[in-house]
Amino acid sequence: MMAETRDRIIVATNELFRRQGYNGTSLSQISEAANATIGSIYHFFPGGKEALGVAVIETTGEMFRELFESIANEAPGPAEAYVAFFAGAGTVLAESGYIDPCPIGTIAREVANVSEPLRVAASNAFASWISAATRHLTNAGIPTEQAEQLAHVFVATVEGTFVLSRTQRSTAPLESAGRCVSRLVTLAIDETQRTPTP
Amino acid sequence: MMAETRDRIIVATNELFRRQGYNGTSLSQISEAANATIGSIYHFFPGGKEALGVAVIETTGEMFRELFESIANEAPGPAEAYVAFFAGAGTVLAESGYIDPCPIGTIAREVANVSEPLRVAASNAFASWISAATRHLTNAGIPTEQAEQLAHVFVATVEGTFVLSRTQRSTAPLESAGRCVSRLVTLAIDETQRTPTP
DNA sequence: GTCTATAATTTGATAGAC
DNA sequence: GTCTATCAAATTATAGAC
Repeated sequence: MMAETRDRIIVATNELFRRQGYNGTSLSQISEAANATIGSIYHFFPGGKEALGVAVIETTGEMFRELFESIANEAPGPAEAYVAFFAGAGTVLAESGYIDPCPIGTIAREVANVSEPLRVAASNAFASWISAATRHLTNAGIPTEQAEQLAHVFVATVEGTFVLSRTQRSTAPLESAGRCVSRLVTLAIDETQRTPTP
Repeated sequence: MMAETRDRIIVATNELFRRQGYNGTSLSQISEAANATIGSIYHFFPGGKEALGVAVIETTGEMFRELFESIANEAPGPAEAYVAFFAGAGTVLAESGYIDPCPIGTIAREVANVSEPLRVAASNAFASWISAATRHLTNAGIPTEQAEQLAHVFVATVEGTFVLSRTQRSTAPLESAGRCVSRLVTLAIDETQRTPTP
């Protein structure tokens, strides 16, 4: 069965934004890729391109948060989760021909000083990832403040390795990042166990 | 004395790209901001917007590499260099009203699958930063392979924290990154000293 | 909900006088 | 080297029939 029009529009837009960015993608391209007329796009997104961008950011943000949580649940230990996450990203990146795995960071950099609705949507998406990672790390026994720090670095490193790996057409940065973030988590857990809460 | 026209064009374009991205910036805007006619732009950059983008990436890439090297030279120790670098970036970011400190990552994400000249220019810029950081870390005694890994993570974290800090309008991610990268460097040096080369 | 037609503007780029 | 004028094409967005 054919997907609902609204979903087709969001999926097609997501992929085009990942390939060409926000300003590099036109509504006519979206219309063609989604097999929906421009009239349909404005029917579902009366706010036009900007509202469509917000919807893409929100759905992608949720998707990545769920992906992280599912990987974290399946990993044998807290530190291993991060190796697995970056390894998975590397596979996806290479298989897709080095298309950006995530449209959020690209849109954010393009419009953070131009469109407040898009900036806020991106900020909320990042915040939800940071919360999920912080929760994961505090559950592993790491004190809140340090867990938040590591969560920030994790999310930043994800976005950073996406640019770097994609630009250099190499998964090496992703693998390095997996190892390093994992090492930081292990270190934090070790420290916690050596100095238990009074 | 008024700066040379070519320089004015590059400087103005750099700032516009940092604020609005590559595709979000038009030649007419550049013309106005640089106080140069469109004819002048095409006189200095016969390759048009794409050639101008390559020039912006190359000059910015060099500038950041020199900045890193100067901070690394002045820092009291290898690990401190990274804290200082991220702290400096935080100050610049906040003072500029959270304009992107670096146009390279934004352009790269927008066009990595669309313009090969721009992708290659960005890749070269990142590679020069990675080389500089690797040199810095091997000089501190860290084995080459591990130094390269850390250099990858450093550059990725720089680009990643730029997106995150800018989107969230907070310097917290930059500070966390400075501490974490610094910790990784300290750890690597300690390990090296515990297990000296045979 | 979907379609076609179109408005109003802007885009990157070129030509040729000065 | 710089200027004005201009090109063809594409852009977001809207209107109104179906």
